[in-house]
Amino acid sequence: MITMTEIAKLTGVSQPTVSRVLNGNQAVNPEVRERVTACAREHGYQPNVMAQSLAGSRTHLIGVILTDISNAFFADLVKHIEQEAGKNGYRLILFNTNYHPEREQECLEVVQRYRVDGLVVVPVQEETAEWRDRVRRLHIPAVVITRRAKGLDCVYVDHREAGSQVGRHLHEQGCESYVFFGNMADEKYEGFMEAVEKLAPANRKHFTNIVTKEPAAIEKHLAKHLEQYPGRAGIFAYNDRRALQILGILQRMGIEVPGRAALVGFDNTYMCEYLYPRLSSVSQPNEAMAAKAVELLLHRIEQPEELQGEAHPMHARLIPRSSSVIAL
Amino acid sequence: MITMTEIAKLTGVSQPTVSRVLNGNQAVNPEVRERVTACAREHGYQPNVMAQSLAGSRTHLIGVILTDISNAFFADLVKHIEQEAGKNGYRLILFNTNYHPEREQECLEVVQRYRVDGLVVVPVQEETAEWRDRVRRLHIPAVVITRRAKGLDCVYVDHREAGSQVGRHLHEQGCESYVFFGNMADEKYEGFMEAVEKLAPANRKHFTNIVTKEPAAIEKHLAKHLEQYPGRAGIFAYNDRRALQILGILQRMGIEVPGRAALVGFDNTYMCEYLYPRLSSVSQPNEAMAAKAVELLLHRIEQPEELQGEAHPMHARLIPRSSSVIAL
DNA sequence: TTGTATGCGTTATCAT
DNA sequence: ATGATAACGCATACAA
Repeated sequence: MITMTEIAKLTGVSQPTVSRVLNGNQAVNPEVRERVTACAREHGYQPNVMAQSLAGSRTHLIGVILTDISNAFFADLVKHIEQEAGKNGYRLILFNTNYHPEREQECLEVVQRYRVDGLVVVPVQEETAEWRDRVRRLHIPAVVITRRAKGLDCVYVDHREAGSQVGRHLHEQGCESYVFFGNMADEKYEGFMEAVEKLAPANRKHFTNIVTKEPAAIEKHLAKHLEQYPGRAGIFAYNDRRALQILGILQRMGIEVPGRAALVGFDNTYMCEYLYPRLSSVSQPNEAMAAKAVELLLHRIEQPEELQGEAHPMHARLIPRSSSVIAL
Repeated sequence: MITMTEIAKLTGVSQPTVSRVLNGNQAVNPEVRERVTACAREHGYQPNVMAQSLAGSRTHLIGVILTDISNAFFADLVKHIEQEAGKNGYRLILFNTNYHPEREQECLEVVQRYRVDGLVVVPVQEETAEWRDRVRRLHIPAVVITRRAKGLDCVYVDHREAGSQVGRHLHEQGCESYVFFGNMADEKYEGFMEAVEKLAPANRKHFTNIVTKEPAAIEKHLAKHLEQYPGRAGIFAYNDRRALQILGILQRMGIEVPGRAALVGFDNTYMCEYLYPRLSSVSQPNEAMAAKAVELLLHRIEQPEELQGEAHPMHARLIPRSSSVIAL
């Protein structure tokens, strides 16, 4: 790969002059510019970013640290981040932690070594103060995406509000008992229950939480719940993947959806449209989140005032489909 | 971020000595080693990869150029590539072409600028000789993954053979007519038809190819096919995503699966297990492909003899499930 | 064992 | 308008 110095020799000028030409800088003699440009093009010159970074101090790299890139939701997020970053001349160096804190720690070191200009992270560890400090001590502009992290810039959807949308929806659809699949610490759950309790205080106790991912166990819990509560059941799963599994189990059990049980997923994956019945789901604004995250990051990169990070909650939107709406 | 030179000053030795210590090189005075190591740790020293690359000439970056990272299959592939590369100290710089040849071209330039040590590509353009030359002219070790590209190293699954597995399977399951969803240029199709024609020459004509992704059109074509051929129909879709869509349509049409129509997808996505009926699908050896690709790449990086690239076909495996097997 | 000197490919600051 | 020169952070060959 040809360098500026070599071009300089070939064209009989100095290397800085080549630099000026190639960067469109300053006023340079038109005929020199012509010669140099021609030579560069002829030899397919490409600047060495490593050298540029050393001299300049901007790598134009954004470190992206994810928990699981094989998760469709994150993969989609990355796609949009790559696009937004690319528009501004930034590239992604990608890491997958696989939910391992040690891996995450390693990644944090590696991005330092590459002197990335910024960082987009989906953290493994749920916001320990220690983790936040560690990130802050990197002195690299960073934005946490998909999760809250006080003191740091973060972009996420308001899960509580999303959960309450689902609660209201299922209540409106005449559900008299409720099932939540997922972790009770999840804000989705809180919003969900709040809404239900507010709208139907009488049904407050008609609730089952299922954590396991094991089909047989799920079936057992569901059977018990449905036996206990004869009215229509409203089921809310923390993501589409699990919702799909549940749908399969319900069908195998011969439970009518949405008649006997109404089902709502989360993430609004492409498959929602393809399933039968079509799966109601909560749509997260992936593209907007990615754009916001990159925007915040670039802003911090341009203006490195060490301000406190801000929270940037975004709104999710329930897409009702036939898995929860009888009319459809 | 502290540098070697600064550590040198702080510890009263020369920068090269610091370098030696930090790289575990040579024999260095134990007490000097101690002092330097301590100082480095205390200040959280991290080497500057940009500088290392400039001096050394290895960036430890692998450029990964994909057509669509939001595709679950590719996302999974990336996950494994990242893992394999990481084991060997290589990092990924990720690009998404979105199937745009111009974007791909840009990416090829950008990876040059970053002086990546190697390249893993899922090309947009189907193997024009021009494209192959362009890649070869980069003089960067490259491996094409998921597609064939003669003259270049490539890792892919033998789609023809995979298709024929599906053909045999559906024939064994008593299918008397066949539908292929996808492009007829696809080798999956060729293998599929070959197998069917060989096993049941009489049914050779009982075949429909459907290209459209539009639900209404799909339904129309399927209805026509099923009306025309009363025997059991064997349906093969080029990926699980489409298979899922088809399953939904069949269910809406009231077609019994696998009784009236047997369905087989491709990619063996997680959802296969979750659907009802469970979806038969062809499993591609993602992890093995990723490992092989990285292995080839690292080999080429270590031993830069400019040999002809080789094809590395791998075997897919049909996973029969209840969408195509009555017994299950 | 350790220090000096040099170079990697740029950018940037000087002169000229 | 252009050429010296230094500097970025590190590795490496050589000298001591």
